[in-house]
Amino acid sequence: MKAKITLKDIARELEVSISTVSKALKNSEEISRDTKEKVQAFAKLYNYKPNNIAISLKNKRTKNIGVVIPDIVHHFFTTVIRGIEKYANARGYNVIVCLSEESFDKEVINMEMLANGSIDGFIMSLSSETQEKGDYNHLKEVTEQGIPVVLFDRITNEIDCDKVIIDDELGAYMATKKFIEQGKKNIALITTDDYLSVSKARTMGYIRALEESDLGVDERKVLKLPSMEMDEKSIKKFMDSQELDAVLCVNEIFAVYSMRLAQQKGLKIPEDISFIGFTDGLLSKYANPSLTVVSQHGEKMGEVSAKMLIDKVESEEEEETYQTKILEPTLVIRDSIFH
Amino acid sequence: MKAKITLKDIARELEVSISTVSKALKNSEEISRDTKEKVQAFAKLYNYKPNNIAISLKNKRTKNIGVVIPDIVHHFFTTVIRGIEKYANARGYNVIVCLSEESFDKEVINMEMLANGSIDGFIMSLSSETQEKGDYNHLKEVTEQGIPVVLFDRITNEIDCDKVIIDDELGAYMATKKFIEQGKKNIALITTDDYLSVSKARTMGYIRALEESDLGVDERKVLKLPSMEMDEKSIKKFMDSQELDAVLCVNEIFAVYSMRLAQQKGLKIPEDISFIGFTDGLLSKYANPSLTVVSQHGEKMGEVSAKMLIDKVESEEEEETYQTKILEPTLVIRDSIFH
DNA sequence: ATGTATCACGAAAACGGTTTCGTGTTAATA
DNA sequence: TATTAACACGAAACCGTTTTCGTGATACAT
Repeated sequence: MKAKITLKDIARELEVSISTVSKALKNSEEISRDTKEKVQAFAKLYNYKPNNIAISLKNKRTKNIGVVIPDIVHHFFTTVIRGIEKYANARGYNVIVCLSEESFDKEVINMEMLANGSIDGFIMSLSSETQEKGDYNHLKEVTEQGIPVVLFDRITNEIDCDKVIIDDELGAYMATKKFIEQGKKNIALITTDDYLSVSKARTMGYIRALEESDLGVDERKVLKLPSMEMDEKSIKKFMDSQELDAVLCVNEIFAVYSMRLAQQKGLKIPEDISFIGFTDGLLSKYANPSLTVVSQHGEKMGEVSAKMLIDKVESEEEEETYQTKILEPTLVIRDSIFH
Repeated sequence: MKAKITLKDIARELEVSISTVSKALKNSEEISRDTKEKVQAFAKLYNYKPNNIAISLKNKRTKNIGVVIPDIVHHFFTTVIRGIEKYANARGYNVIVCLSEESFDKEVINMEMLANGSIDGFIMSLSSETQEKGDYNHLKEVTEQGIPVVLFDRITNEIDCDKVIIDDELGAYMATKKFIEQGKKNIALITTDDYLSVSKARTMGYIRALEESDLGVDERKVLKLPSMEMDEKSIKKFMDSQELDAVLCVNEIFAVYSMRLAQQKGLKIPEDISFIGFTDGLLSKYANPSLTVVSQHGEKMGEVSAKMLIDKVESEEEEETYQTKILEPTLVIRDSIFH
């Protein structure tokens, strides 16, 4: 086991000072060609690599970014992480992932763990419990300390920071309008309670599209589940209780599950009933029939978030100007609606 | 913006030494009750939290663990990360996630980035390119430096370290045997080239089950794709070229896709043809029909890996004994085979 | 009064780097 | 020959902790 070599080791071995070694490795003008070559050769031979922790302590920069998200098993968050990771890595940053599991307490603990020097900034999406409580003091604390934060997807207006979202209202509007154009009359929405910022926006888009048409909104056609968790019973009950010819779902799982319920009733998709979901995951692609979705461009979102965060981290200025980037959703047409 | 407060700040403010503050906050016996109370009150008031980086430098422990995996969008890896994160978090560790994207070079770069003090140990699954090349020098370097490594799922015997796998051979054996028991005669296998350790083991299990029966192995019934990437054309060609009544797939995507192909040909599942896949993801659960799978227990795998790693990191002893934990796969029966 | 514990605290080194500033040596200039 | 500038390097501070060791003050026993 050959332990890591330090500047001190090189200095001792070569009988020069630590400062000389440090400068020589940085190709400083101050050091003679001779010494530099000697030091560099020695360093290469023993595979010297500077200790990241020491550098972090000195620079007060860790080159780590903290990502706090509710869940990682959901396809959307996974793609966001991938976007963040790719971009951050390209700029020399590492990504520390923490899961809040939709819990307020875990979110707070995770942030506190990271906020004490472990990271240069946060990228996060709020847990449902946090959005439900409306308590954002942990975010305030962090931003007040001067740690940059980028909020994506599940955001709040109570915190001044950079934000990245897709236009959820528009996405739902587009989807609903599509149904209407295709002659659907009884268009349902399966979503969650309004405390989730995204669900609220999507519900608004759905309502706007219906109000613009002759159809109007029928409250019985809207199912609001308490959370993003699967709730087979409620969906089944909802689907059985009325005649529908189109269903917009706030995620792909709800959509695929309700498609199956429709199929079990002998309905044909998309002739008798059409479906659109949110999130362009594997499920949508390989469902039978394949599911038309509003794509949230998770990877792009991650990339944009990471760029905003790192730019802020590396900017010298203390300007406190924050922006909200709104990405355009796109409809990915598949076999669950008419082409 | 109130910046973080340090020991030095407290010491200056209270006109004591830094050492006194440090000890007082740790409730040291050395410090008088009076002073301790004063210091602790002040620290609480100004929300003092020790700087993680400084502590890491001192202790030579970061409380970070590095996870290097080929991909994060695959459900299996996602669940493993979740298992790691949950366990690690409970023991006060953070998880730094790096994606190799199946690339050898990225794997090497990621490991080098982290190996210079950023983490206390690695948990990783090899990229396909690495397994194909058979070049494990980056792993050797790391282990020689005394950094603990736990390899999971995609492992190699060339490196001495702790390992966690499921018994892939057994999983494939169980699945194939199930087909045989249900009277299937023409059992196909859709897998990848043998350089992937898991694929090789699964192929062996498939072969063993067939050889134990009267059926025997027919090489034309085995499709070896170059990678885990979806290759619709090859699968379609394979499925069209022969009469099959059962298909075992090395992942759930291949399985769901080939199920669809069968359905398009008018075959009934499971009567005419049955399917079993590996990986118990959303896709399997919500496919139509739902897919029977060999569950790899990703979350458990992550948990076990994290436990092994952290135990090793925190153990004082220098004992160089490594173990390989083999988890039992289980068959999750769903509608793609007879119940 | 002297010696010795005990107490309460501070100085300083250490972790592994970076960086500023000072200094001895050499060479060029007046 | 004396002065000065350039060169090449080292000392030391610093980042924020922890921890060992030393020490002055008080209290106690002799």
